[in-house]
Amino acid sequence: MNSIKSHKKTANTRLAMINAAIEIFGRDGYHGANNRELAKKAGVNLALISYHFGGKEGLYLAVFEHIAAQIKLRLEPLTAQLQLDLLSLSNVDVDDNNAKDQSLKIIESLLFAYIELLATEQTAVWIKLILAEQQAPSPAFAILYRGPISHLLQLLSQPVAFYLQKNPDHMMVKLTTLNLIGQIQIFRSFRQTVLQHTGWQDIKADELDLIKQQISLNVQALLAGLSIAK
Amino acid sequence: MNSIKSHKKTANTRLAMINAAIEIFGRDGYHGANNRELAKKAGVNLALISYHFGGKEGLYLAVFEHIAAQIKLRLEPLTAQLQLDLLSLSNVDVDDNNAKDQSLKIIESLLFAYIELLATEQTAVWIKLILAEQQAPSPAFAILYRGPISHLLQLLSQPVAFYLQKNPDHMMVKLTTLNLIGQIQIFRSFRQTVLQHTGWQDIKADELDLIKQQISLNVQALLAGLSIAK
DNA sequence: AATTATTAATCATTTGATTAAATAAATTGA
DNA sequence: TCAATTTATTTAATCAAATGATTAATAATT
Repeated sequence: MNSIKSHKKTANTRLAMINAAIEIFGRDGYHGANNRELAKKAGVNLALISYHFGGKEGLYLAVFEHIAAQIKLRLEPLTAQLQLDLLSLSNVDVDDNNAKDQSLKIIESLLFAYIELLATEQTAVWIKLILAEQQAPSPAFAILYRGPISHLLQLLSQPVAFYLQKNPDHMMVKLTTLNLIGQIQIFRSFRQTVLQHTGWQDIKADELDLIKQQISLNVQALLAGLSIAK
Repeated sequence: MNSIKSHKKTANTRLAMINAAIEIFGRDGYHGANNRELAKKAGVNLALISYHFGGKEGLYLAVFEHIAAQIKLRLEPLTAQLQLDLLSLSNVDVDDNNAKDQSLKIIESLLFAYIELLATEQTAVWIKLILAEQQAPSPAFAILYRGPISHLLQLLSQPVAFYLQKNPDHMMVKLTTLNLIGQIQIFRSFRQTVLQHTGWQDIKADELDLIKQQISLNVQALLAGLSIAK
């Protein structure tokens, strides 16, 4: 597999296989998926799974490499901008109310981006794969964590730390960052419960607006309260 | 299966199989588990899976019946008490600060109970099974939802609604309730990420105390902020 | 011509389920 | 009470289908 020399069409074949694999691994899980259905959906021969990826497991890992790269690509423009915003923040007096407002805006931007990421039809399958790895980590988890996950956490920790006037390494900052993500993540990880409890049929544009609205209120209330509390 | 007449040992055998199944389904997922290992772990013959439960799927459903019953049993004392507290709340003036404090206490009690539920070694496996159902609901999900899940949501909605001076059916109440649960649920559903981000080795007593402490602060800050905002 | 990619056919295991026989427990009748 | 009988439970052996992987032949690309 992964030979140095390759034909022109090879990349296409591999991509077709990875896309099929995302769909089927996402739907059925690693064990529930089988190579024949995988190959059929990709429109290629069964033996190509072993030929290109060394087997089912290799294909599974390739899927996570692909997803990590895609998420990075998708978040890059936003995170580049926010890095700049954060830089300008660090030179500002912490008691400046304007600066607090700005850090709040950065937090909101990141959380809204995460909401969008959770919601898109395409990424919905990614999140399923990621959730599976969170419960039973395989070597694929490292690919994810060293990629987009730690990136998002690091980025979000900074404005939270600034707002709470603490070091990003402070446990309170870390926990609060996780709590913020949790408020959103619940809509994917407890998807079925959310649908039942709200009476929604699906989580589409209208529902996302409601969620964003609520999250916006929550973030302001939570951080304002926390920064007063201690 | 499930014959009307049964011998004395039958209940023990079934329970041994269910307990083994919880462990193995939780670890490997429905598809990843296989009947031979299941039977071996339970210390019974392979054919008993079909005999007692009609097959692998029947055993899987029986697992969820068992879990739902266990969670109910475990939360019953607390919820009975809180129902009473809620009843006394409903007769009180909403502007009474004491009443607000009390509703906050009820919320905290429920969330702390949920944290404990997430944390126990035994229940950890249950949550894994529940999470799997959230992603790809099978008939087992209905067993869960009609049982402990909707119960917890209904119960938690009431003090939240009281505090926010809204109807429990109001979407803001529903979303806030879910957000509160999400803040906690993240510690299980993103378990591996939490461990990496915090540097924890495991989530045990010490870590649970930190989480509770933070959640306590969050709930106060969040609800106070929200009830002022609107 | 040589290398790389793809295919059809096949192999060896695994797996869920079934069957028929054996064992254990409950029930019956004296 | 206690053997005889019925019923329920458990076991070992086996089946048929599914599955991941491999092989040898063919096609495409360089």
